[in-house]
Amino acid sequence: MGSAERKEREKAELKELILTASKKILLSEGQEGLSIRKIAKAIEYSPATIYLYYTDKDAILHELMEIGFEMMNKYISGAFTEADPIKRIHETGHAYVKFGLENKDWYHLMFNSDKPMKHIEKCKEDWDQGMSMFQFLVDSCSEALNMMGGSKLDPKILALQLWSCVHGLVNLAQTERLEIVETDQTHELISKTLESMLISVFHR
Amino acid sequence: MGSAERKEREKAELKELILTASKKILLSEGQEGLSIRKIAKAIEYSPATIYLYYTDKDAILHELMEIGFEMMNKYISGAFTEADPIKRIHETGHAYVKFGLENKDWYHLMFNSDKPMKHIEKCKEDWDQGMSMFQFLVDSCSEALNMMGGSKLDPKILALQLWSCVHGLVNLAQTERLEIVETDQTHELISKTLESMLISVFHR
DNA sequence: TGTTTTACTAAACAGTGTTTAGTAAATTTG
DNA sequence: CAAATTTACTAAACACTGTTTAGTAAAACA
Repeated sequence: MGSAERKEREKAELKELILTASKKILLSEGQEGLSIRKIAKAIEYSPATIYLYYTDKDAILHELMEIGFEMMNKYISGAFTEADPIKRIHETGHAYVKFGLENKDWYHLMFNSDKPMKHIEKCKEDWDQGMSMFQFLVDSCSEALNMMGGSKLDPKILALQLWSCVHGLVNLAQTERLEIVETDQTHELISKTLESMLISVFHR
Repeated sequence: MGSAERKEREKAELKELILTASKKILLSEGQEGLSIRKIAKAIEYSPATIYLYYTDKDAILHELMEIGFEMMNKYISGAFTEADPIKRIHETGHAYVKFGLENKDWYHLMFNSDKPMKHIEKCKEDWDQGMSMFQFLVDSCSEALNMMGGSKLDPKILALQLWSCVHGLVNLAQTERLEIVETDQTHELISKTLESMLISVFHR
């Protein structure tokens, strides 16, 4: 009778084992190196077994994406407590970029790949971590606009403007496009551009 | 004697044939659907033959990238003649985004993929079309800053700020991330954000 | 003990990029 | 013109990829 619960626990354990193995491979070999067969070898099961625990490779990537959002939260959470909305946006932006540069493969999973997105018909429900992060930015923008007074700017559009900029910067850096702007100056370029962006929006 | 030239011409013709076939497949089936075997079938040669004309698949992708830049030029060239630098930047931005949205696979090849980049050790020499496009933006920014007078902003940084924003927007749109900001409003969001960006930088 | 369910896997399918060895035809040479 | 050589090409294989199917042991239940 009680064995049913044990079974379920074991099943959850193997599912977790698959995930931690995937995580390890993603870290050591990147998204390109993450294959079902490699995961299978790492956990010492056959490739087919993985399909008894995850419907797809995409399903695994989707779980990794969620882990990625938790990782990102650790970078950004420091900004949550900042009272001044503009300073808060500053901190968030820098943390966002830092995360993107230090966790290329995770960033890709979260913001570039449409693979784990294909896994999302429900879209909004399943990208809720990303959505609430964006909402946090919208709220901060709203606060900042109120503070600056009398602005007819849409906080949503402003948030999207900021997001696009940092997203673009991270992508350009990751694909080495910033090298053509100025060689070996990626970090410098990013912080300067981010600063320029925030000044042109908030005038300080 | 003269047959040597004919031979060379035929060799160039087949090389061109491979490229046009690749182009067709990229258009109809996207980057995912573009495989060596499919190209071979399209031109009615064996897969191995392709490697007598291109060292790599990456080499083909690189050629397609260059075609992409020529396509993009047609979108942007309209802005070249605009005398007012700010208006010119406006037009360029809109054309850039339009190209990105209408030519997803090409855009990806040009600005996201590091595959044809791997093919570039010389980097700067081989991405020269992209580089001169960026230089055009830098020059326009420089002009605009001079016109506005007494700005201590770096035109290079300003250009990068604008590029990041449009690049980010195109990517977010292509990966359906804008759907989470507002459903079925992608185009509207983009033009509003682009406009907001330009206003916050040039105050009009 | 016998039956049923569960957990797992070997092997295959349909792809991918790429390399190697071998062949048939065109060209050059004696 | 015939023989030797070069050129142009390909079949087949290698090492991968994600995924499915059919079949097998072992565990659980009756």
